[in-house]
Amino acid sequence: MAAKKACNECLSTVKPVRDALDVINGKWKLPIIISVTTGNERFTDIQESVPGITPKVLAKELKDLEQHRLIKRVVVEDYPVKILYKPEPYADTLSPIIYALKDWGVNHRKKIFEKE
Amino acid sequence: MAAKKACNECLSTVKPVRDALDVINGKWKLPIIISVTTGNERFTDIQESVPGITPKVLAKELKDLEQHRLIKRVVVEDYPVKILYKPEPYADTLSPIIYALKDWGVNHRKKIFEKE
DNA sequence: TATTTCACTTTCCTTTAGGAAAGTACTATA
DNA sequence: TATAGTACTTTCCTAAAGGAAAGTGAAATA
Repeated sequence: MAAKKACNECLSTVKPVRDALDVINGKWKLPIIISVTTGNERFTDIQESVPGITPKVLAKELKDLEQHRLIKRVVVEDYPVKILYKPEPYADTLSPIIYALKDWGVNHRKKIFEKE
Repeated sequence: MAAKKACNECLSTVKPVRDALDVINGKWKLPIIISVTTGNERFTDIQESVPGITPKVLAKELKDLEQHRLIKRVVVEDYPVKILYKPEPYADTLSPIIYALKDWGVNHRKKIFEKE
């Protein structure tokens, strides 16, 4: 029954991890959230702050993040109209994930450069 | 200069997060690592513990994880030959990420079911 | 009047991920 | 001898991700 015990223990972690990955999966979602939560509000600013992203991809990812209630698109009725992207409070709940990934990434890069 | 300040602050997080994502990106890598670190060692056991994975995908992901020194493939010269997958010590460094994702996933599921 | 900025969209294309189903080579067991 | 298990591989396919380049429409600025 060792296998079954491992299997249950494993599933209780695998399932929620997959739920999380379904939301933040991909190359761009977390970088965009980081950009927006550090104060970038305008489309062009976000685009410039996330190296390599194209406007097509950014537009699509912003829509996804809006649907998941992680950011909101705010239309400011000035002349000219301004569009701002703001983090929703729910985006803050991602910070443990972001910082865990950041720390690991910093260390990983060190490890790679040491070895080679 | 507010934009530039935000941009630098943002980049110092975005870059390492992307380094981390380059390693653990995708639907399957973390679930497989979870399975192996909770004690599943055999190909078939891992396959059964990760719902929905096909042997083709598992074989490919195991190779990737071996290359990144997160698991190792051990050939036991019995009759018949056994193949075991074991976590490398480096896999343990992923646990803050895994637990952050797990916690968030658990909460996210709660949130979804409350609302709907 | 011409150019620039903003926030995208559109088109076209390549790459990667992923899945279904069957097959394989070996060994063990009934 | 027949069946089952192990650890995959192979083939064929679809869908999603991603990228390059150009375009758009409105308004602001030179």
